[in-house]
Amino acid sequence: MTTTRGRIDKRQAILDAAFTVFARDGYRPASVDTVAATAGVAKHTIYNHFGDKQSLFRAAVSALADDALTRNLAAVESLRPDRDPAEALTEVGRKLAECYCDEKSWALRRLLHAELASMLELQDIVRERATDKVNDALADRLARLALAGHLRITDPAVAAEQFGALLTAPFDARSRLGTRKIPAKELAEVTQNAVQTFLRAFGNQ
Amino acid sequence: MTTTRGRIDKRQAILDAAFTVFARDGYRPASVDTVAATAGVAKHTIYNHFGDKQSLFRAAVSALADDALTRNLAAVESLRPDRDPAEALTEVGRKLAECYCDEKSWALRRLLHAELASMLELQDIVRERATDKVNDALADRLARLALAGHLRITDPAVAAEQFGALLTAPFDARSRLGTRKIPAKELAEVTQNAVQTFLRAFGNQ
DNA sequence: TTAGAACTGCACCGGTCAGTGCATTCTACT
DNA sequence: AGTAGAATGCACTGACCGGTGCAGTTCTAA
Repeated sequence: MTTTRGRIDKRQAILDAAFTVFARDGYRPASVDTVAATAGVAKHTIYNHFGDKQSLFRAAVSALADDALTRNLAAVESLRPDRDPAEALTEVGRKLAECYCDEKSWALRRLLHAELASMLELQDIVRERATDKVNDALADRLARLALAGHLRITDPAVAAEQFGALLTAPFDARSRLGTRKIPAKELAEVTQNAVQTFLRAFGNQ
Repeated sequence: MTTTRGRIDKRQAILDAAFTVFARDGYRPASVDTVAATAGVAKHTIYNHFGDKQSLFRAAVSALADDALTRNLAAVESLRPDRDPAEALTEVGRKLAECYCDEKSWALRRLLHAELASMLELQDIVRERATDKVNDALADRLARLALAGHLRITDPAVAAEQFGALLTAPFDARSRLGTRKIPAKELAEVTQNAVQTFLRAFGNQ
């Protein structure tokens, strides 16, 4: 059907394999040969598609970041301003926590951390394409909650930032940067604590 | 005087150079030759002192972590329970922020993030030797503030974790993992926001 | 002054890896 | 059937780097 069917399949297979291998071994130690073997593809094919190792890395990371963005946005946008704020925040907190603690999300953040020196633009790309958008979306929702009389918020952007902080920082600390998987019970506990503190600070009674 | 004077000097010079080079280039790309050149030392001397590249890395990171620990502890222990809580928290927040946003602190966290896969024990070492101790110390101080009637806290450990979260997570986001230096004004703003929210949640009136 | 330890400079080995060249095979479209 | 573009397999180069060996030098302690 599609004239480039085979090509696209290969391209996707390469991207998947690339992220897997880079995430497991790190950028430098990961060899293009390994990526090729994992993708079931000749090394030449990789160079045909992506030019060199760095471009391959960029493409793989960008793809994952886009993926993460859509999942995070979906989580935030499930926050309905007409519901009970405690319940609503707990649910969105739980969903965001799930996104944040996903295996691939950890890997993505690790890679960005590790390689930011060598590819500074990548930082900016991912941040403005994912992190900032999620924060903005969350700020919007919180503003609507405030407008509905459920929250006392002066600056929605700050509130969003802090809600995120109360969620993510404890996960960073407790999961040892993603190497220890957080048990469901602890995950719920952190989320609970975050929502509780957030509502004590910004709730309406 | 000291019989090993020259040795100790070399050792320290090597550790300093090692951290500098590792922080700049990353563990893998950094070559032992570069470290030797930066330290003004023969490559052999490095191998005499540290055995191999990995041990050198571990030693350099551990040294920095110890350093960071003492500075963080000093910041926390300046929190006096007899003062006005808003003022006291702002000051300790400012000091902690300064520690956290120090150039070397960013580099240390980057290296830990990047190399955690290859050296898992390092994670645990640094975390239990620094992060956890700082959190415990902060929890202690917050408990005393609560006891003095200045805070309404049920679990001091959670409160400490969340105070840290409100500080560090915004810095992570805003400084792009340490590549952009945060202007003093913004630094004060984040600290202010953190203290304000913390007190809205846990303050006594 | 002397013995011994630490340090230096240099050359070398072995291994890894990004990227290329080439001849061949496969696949899709006409 | 035929052709062009994509994919393959393989061999190869050029570079880098961790680690070692060795011969010579400097420093220190007695």
